Amino acid sequence: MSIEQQLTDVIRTWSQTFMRRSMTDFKRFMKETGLSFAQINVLMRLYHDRQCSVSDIGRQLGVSNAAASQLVHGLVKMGYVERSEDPHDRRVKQLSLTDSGRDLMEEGISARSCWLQDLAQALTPEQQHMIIEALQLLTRAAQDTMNAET
Amino acid sequence: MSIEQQLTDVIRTWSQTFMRRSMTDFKRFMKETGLSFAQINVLMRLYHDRQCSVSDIGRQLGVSNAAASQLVHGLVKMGYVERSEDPHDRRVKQLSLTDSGRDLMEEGISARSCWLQDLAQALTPEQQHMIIEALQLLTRAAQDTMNAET
DNA sequence: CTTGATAGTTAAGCTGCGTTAATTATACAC
DNA sequence: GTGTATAATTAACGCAGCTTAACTATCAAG
Repeated sequence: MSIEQQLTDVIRTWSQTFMRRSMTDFKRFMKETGLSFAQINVLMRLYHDRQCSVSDIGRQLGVSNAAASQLVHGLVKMGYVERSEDPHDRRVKQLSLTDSGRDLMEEGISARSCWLQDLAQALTPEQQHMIIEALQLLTRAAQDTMNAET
Repeated sequence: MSIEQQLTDVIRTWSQTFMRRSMTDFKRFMKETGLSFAQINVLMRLYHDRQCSVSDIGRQLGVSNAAASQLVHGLVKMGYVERSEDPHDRRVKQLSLTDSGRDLMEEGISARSCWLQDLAQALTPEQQHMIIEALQLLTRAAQDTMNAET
């Protein structure tokens, strides 16, 4: 087996382990907040990108603008998202998280990383350093290849 | 920032990058096969575990047995899953993938790891070795802590 | 053999998300 | 200014998946 093959296998295996574990916590978060998968997806996107338009949301989720608009509507009603006019183009609505929305996401993130803390403590400092370096490398490479494609 | 904190952050960042990229391919796979997220989830579970009962499916997905049964029913009708009686307890139906179901999953997996191949090739062999070792370590530790909890 | 628990299925109904089509407001080219 | 394209919204409707409740078959304990 080539080393490239070996690497992709290892990445896949880790991802499956990670996701399997994360799914449980994610489900619980959904139950607790009453939010759907799609809604959390939108909030996460806004949490990372600070601002984007309704069409951006639709594009990222791979759904129509109408669907994105409805999704956003719900989140605005719940007080997690706010709309404001884009000064450069008054047709587009800039979306952003409210304080309440940001708090919610941070809560969700920390809830889902509890088990990662446990995981970290099961490793020696040397192992942790190595893994940090490895994942930074991997993340950077992934971002580069993604940017290269566009 | 503590090293544990640093490690969990790095893991989160990588996961986000990975998922963001995988989402696109996953969406395409769903469109192509006409399968839903839940259905693929069931198939994946069966792909890895070879066999399980209807209740197992429900438990893993966090839904009622009725819902799991309906989900399975659809997959059986499509020819991806087959039911057989458990010889030890005739109440339970052992589920397993058909050849066609197995082929489908393998196809999906290789489609989703194309970009990982590109990613691998952007790294030097030394880097790849390091990452392989790191992820193996991480995966093993995660599986250990998960088993310890139960 | 009876009783109670468990596995799975089916039916009926609800909800949420998606779609298309129509509508409004704005931008931009000519 | 007129005409066309784009951003967002809304309405109407369909579909998938979930739930509860009722039912069947099987197991296991007494």
